[in-house]
Amino acid sequence: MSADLATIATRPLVPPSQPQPKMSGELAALDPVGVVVSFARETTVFLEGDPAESFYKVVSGAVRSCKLLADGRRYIADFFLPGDFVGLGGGRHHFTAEAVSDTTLVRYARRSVDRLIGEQPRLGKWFLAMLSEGLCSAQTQMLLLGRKTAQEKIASFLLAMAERTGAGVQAKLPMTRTDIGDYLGLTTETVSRTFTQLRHDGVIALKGLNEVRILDHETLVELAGEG
Amino acid sequence: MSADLATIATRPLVPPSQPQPKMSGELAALDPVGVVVSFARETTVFLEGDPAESFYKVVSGAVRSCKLLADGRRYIADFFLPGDFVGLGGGRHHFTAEAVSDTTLVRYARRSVDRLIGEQPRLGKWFLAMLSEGLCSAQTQMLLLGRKTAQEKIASFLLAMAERTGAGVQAKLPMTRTDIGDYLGLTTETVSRTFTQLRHDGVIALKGLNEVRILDHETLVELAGEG
DNA sequence: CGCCCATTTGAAAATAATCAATGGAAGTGG
DNA sequence: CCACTTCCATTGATTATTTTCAAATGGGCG
Repeated sequence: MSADLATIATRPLVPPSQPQPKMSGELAALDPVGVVVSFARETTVFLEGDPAESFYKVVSGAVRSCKLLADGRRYIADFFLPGDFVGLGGGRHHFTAEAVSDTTLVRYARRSVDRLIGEQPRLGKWFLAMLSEGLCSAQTQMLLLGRKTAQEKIASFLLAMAERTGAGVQAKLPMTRTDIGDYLGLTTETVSRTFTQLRHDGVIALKGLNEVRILDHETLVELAGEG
Repeated sequence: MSADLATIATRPLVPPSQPQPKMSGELAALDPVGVVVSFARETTVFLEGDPAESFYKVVSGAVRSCKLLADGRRYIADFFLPGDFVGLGGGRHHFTAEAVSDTTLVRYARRSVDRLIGEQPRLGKWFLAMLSEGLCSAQTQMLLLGRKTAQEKIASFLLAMAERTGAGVQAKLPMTRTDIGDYLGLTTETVSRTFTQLRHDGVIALKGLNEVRILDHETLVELAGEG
């Protein structure tokens, strides 16, 4: 039963355009141990410090991973969209994962997967590749956080989201402005102001609150400042 | 020949106090494929984009990994001290690695190690653990970059360096103030000013430019703001 | 229709960056 | 051995970006 659902679940209706390690063969092996689970908006998938007994693949919706400081300041390490994996990495979870919107996930029990890795070395390599990719994007994000201006951060974010959710020309933003701020190391107000400015400059257009059309891709790339 | 040197090299004179995955058995298997190499201060170990044909272990000295923006702004993703591994992660290197001071490393050819992983599954797990740990510290650093004040950044940095280089009571700083700034997302001036302030407050004392004694550990932990 | 919540906008304040100059230690060469 | 050079760190004054505090707008939903 769960096997059937999981098999369906690993072929998301919205294919991720984010570059990923090729996963055809290796991932098929994961299907039989996956279980579909659902989380309502703003609920917790797992907590920082929990033993990492499972990891998850996003089927629909979105998940954020976050860390808190003592006084409540929050940092969002990443957003996970359909096709992305959350909670890889062993031992204990080193961040809290929460559903940004109503979300469906496939849960994989680590114990079962560890056994599979023993049988299929390629699956182990796939894990290495996934972690390696995560490390790479973490470092790109650190460069952004440490050295980019507010405008450069927003431009980079919009370009990345457009790449992941809208074929590069349109970005869906399932998260709030506060979430975006916590992801980019800015306040809600600064996020909002920067959006407004880009809109006035004719670089982007808002379609409602949660969708952005990129009108001038070239300028946005320049503003992102990566050279 | 190279095997002997590598065997010596993997038992650094200064043992790292940084928490690491237990490495006794797995790492012994690496020794025979390691070659000792040296780099002068401020020279390049490998460049961002280079095919990742090797990774390295620091024997003595220090290495920094960095990324650049188009206009020259720099971000240092990490410092690597004796006992640390640089350049794990497959495909291509996603950052440039440079020697902070005169440095001795052990180079491991990835091809040889891939073969070893095939024979010894535990080595594969060790790789996963190392990458997972790297991801965890990257996320901690992102929280610091995105949400901490200059003083909190410096306090956190000094505590971490003291843990790694001086049993928690004393921190050796082989890098320049500019390096520290590029690591914490600050300017040289702000780093210097914050050091001065902590010194005036009696929290730390400088022994020369490259060594810091922690006088009031408790206060420094509070200033680091992790709760 | 009206409430609620997120977003937007505005004004003031603060943190850190920038610009500029001085100080000091290490290393070089006479 | 000393003077000179160079590089790095420190200090000061000013500027600017972003945050903070506060209020208003607006969209979605019951």
